[in-house]
Amino acid sequence: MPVTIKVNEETFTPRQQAVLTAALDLLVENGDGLTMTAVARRASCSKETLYKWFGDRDGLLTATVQWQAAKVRMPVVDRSHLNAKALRLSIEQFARDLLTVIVGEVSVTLNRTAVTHAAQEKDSLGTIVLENGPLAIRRRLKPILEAGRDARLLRFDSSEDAYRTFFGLVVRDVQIRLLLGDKSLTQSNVEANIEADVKAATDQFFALYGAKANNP
Amino acid sequence: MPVTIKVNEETFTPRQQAVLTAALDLLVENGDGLTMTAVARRASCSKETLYKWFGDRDGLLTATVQWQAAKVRMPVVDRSHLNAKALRLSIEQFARDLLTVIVGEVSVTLNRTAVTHAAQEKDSLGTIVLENGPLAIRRRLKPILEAGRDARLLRFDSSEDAYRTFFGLVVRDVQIRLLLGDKSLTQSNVEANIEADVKAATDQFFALYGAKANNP
DNA sequence: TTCGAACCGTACCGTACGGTACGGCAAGAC
DNA sequence: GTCTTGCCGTACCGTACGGTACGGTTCGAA
Repeated sequence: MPVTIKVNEETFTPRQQAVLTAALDLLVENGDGLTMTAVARRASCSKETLYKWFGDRDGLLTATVQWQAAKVRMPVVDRSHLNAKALRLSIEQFARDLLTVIVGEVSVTLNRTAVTHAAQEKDSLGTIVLENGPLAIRRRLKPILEAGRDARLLRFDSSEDAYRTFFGLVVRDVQIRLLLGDKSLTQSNVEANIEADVKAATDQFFALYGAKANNP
Repeated sequence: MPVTIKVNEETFTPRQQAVLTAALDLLVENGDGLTMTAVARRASCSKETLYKWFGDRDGLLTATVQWQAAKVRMPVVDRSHLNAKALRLSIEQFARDLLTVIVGEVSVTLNRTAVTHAAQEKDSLGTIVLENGPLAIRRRLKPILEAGRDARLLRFDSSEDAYRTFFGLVVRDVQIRLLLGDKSLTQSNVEANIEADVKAATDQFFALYGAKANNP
């Protein structure tokens, strides 16, 4: 029996994962030109097998996106010693993770695929990407924010609003510009600025929500 | 000679605009299922005419996006009496315009189309959308911000950074969620919150960049 | 009235691609 | 050995759609 890796209630054999990797590679390099024939050739498998394993093209696409999206894992932040410095480092880490993921080529491809998919009354891919991208960050960040508030280090009424402001401060217009293929945003260009952007966003977030901020 | 309307160096006859309207309508209702046959049928014209006027499918798509995107016109803000209140109203107005545009069904469709297009090494649509969306706002907002700084009402080093922070504070995660087809964001739901979001974003922007803000 | 331009409607072609069928082969069961 | 299972490779089918061709109609100009 082959070793399987559990991914979101779905298991894939190594052979199947090789197929998914091939599909993802094709997706990344070739844009959305993902044809069943191309995947079969790249993965050295037959189309019949593809249909047997994944049902149809949409199933293969969904499996690929889901499998890849679930691989994005945020480091868990230590909640025990929550002093000001630790909180700030945690927030910074979240900003760094969020930016790093969003800027990555794979993420851009997945988001583009999901957006394209959503343009056809199919929101399944969008849900998956949303769930494993922004919402995953949110689920992990919110408790930190609330712990910060409990410790009188942060001030806000709604942790939801605080999270969304955080998202805006970090992401700004970078994601939409990447999705739209803005040529003035090269990969290396953006990556080089991540640290500075992370620091700026964190500073701004604390300026708005830090306990000493002068907003009510 | 028919009346023509000048749009970004391109002129379209009323008949051509009717065709573009049909194409846009199809785009909005039918997702990206924009076929030449469907446009021809909807606009009651022949495919031959479509190809004669727009060259190929991509030309029609480009013309449609460009024509519609150029219709987004931001109200010009009065720069003469720049006191604190006027500045705040201007910023609020920009936030309102930006949010209103981004939330609109047409904008979502256009952005999705451009993203899909960008997934195929074609960045022309992306450039158009970018140029007429965020960048148009930026071109108009930056002078206001700099005037505000000259009047000692705002503080910032880089107006570019200030603009991008503004964008983030206003848009947050709304656009990407709409593009991904997040069902928990209904049109009416978002529109109902625009005013509150505008106010919150403006407050936060002034908290960060207002002259009395305690950031360096 | 005749001519030509523009355009509609429709039929048509070629191709790309999703999906299916089938022959062959390797590996394990027995 | 033989049988079964699972898979590869390839050939094949049907259809949707981009793009072209062409006959017919309207309309303005001379």
